[in-house]
Amino acid sequence: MGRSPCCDESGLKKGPWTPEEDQKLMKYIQKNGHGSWRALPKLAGLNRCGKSCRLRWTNYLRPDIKRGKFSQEEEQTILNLHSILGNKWSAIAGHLPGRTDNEIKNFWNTHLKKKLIQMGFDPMTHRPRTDIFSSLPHLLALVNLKELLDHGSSHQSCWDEQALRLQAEASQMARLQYLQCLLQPNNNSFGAATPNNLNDFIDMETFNLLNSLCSSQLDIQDPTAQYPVGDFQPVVQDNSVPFSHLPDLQTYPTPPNKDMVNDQAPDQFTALSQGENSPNNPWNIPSSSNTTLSPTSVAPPMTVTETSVSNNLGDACSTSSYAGVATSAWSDLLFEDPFFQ
DNA sequence: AAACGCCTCAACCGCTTGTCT
DNA sequence: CAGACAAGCGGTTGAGGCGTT
Repeated sequence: MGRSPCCDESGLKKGPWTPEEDQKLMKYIQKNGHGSWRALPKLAGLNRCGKSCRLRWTNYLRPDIKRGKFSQEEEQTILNLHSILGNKWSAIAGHLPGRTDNEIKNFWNTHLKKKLIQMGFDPMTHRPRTDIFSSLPHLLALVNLKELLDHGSSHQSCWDEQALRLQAEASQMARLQYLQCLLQPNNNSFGAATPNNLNDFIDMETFNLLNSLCSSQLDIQDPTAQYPVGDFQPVVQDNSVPFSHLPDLQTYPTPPNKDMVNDQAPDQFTALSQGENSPNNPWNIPSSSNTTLSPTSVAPPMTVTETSVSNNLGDACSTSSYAGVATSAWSDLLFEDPFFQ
């Protein structure tokens, strides 16, 4: 495959666009369409390469571009889609009308990625990190605690608050680690939903997504749940969602997987094309006519039942509702947890 | 007020993919 | 089938804005 000549041909302007250049480009495209990007600069009277013109148009001048801050719903959609698609910015942008891939990529790199890291999640896998750096926030909290102790009893209320926070975090960390252990592909205690013995039904990507979703769910705390790790007790926060209020697992189909083929899992992809709030689209992923899901492999809808999930998660998730909590779990983690504001 | 550091995001770079000859 | 070209895509860069010292 040959490579297109780069824009570094001598004489062509680079760098920020001037309002005059913008005007020229807009007028030309509105009148003639962009046609061949390579030919466009000459025809439009611009001393730029075609690539630069295309980028300026698609990322900035296009009339349907939405400007301003990302809404909470958009953030949530990006997180959900990123857990499925990874760094496929254009595919993600296809589900966010008016947003460009570049904008989403920047937003991810400057905001969402940092948030996940801060929370101890691997931004690429959306799973809790197990390396030493993931413990850093907690180590820092311990340092703060020691400082408080050093300051003596005049900071008693502050100390109490800090201790409660640490207890809550420790409890959550323990449960995260426990569930992650259960979800390890080689751990048979989660027999019903590992790729090893479900590989006829579910591919690795779907497994990772489920893993991510299940980890997320841990922040929604069930006051009645019994946790198997030590003496840690769940600390119910004001923003916790009672499990009884969550939808039943059976009402939710398999999370959408980019490798699924329409005719193998029609409901999921009908849902994507129907858009948010569709009864078939519980993940609330906005629709797009631009994004195509590549039919490279086939993964029929997974048949994880409430029973199989609750049996295998055992006490860690003592009630039902598994996949359906994905979006609410993320929003709780990212937008309501005072630790990460 | 100046210097500094951090953050954001528009723009670029280079690779990949798709299409045409 | 191979090569050339066009367009798309994701990673990276750097100018400018902003807050802090």
